[in-house]
Amino acid sequence: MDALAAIAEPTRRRIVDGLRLRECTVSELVDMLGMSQPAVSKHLRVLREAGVVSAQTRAQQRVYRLEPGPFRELDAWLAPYRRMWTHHLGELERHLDRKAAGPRLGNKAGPRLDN
Amino acid sequence: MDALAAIAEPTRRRIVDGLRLRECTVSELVDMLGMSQPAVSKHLRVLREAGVVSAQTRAQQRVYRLEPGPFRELDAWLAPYRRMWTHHLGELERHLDRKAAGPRLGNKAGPRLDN
DNA sequence: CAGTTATATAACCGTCAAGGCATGCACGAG
DNA sequence: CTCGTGCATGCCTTGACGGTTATATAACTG
Repeated sequence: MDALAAIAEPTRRRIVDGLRLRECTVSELVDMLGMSQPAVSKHLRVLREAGVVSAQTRAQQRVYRLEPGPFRELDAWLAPYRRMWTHHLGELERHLDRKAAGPRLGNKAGPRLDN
Repeated sequence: MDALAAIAEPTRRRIVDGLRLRECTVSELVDMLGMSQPAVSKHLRVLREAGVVSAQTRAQQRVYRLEPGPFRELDAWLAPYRRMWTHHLGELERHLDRKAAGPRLGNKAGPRLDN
């Protein structure tokens, strides 16, 4: 699933979010992103090679649209993690309960571990 | 959703996948990944600051576990994209269809103008 | 106390990627 | 055929990131 790395990039996620509703040409995306056209084309190349988008040549323009495959993969990868919040939480629930009730014994004033 | 960038990294995804079933100490993760301990600790720091994992100090060990929040966010972000394959899946994706019994049907012979 | 275990942090390095500009290429218009 | 448009590619710089070794911090052990 290299598509995840492609989508993780902020600019590319903006592109993907922009393509969610309607397909776009490169110029439209350049307009939407406020970046140089080569930069956008390079991001589109990354997304293309990751299978996230596909391009259709129309006149001198390239119309880009989303491909569902990577999203399905991501959804499938995410599926087992859904148990964390949909099914009875079990162990996690106990963990949260402990955190809400009081800190663990024996380890107060621990080092800053954030979160 | 900075957690996506955190999860996108291959090593960190291995950590996350490893933590999916059972919580682990740093040493266990080092063992599982075959990397140096500082490298693992840095990845865990990134995951911690992204809210993907949380740590609990137990004796001299830190027990890491997954935090459901980012996964729920990712699920929520992914939700609108689900229309791409739950709704009329027609154009480009029948070969990946999971509920179609027979993979027959004529090929659409779409122009592969990418890759 | 000293010593060991478990983990975090610091300093450093090589690599890689994102952004810019300039250019090449394909296509349609004239 | 020539020009303009729309997009891709090549080159370059810079900043971020993953990995390592060495060191600091914290807690248990004797």
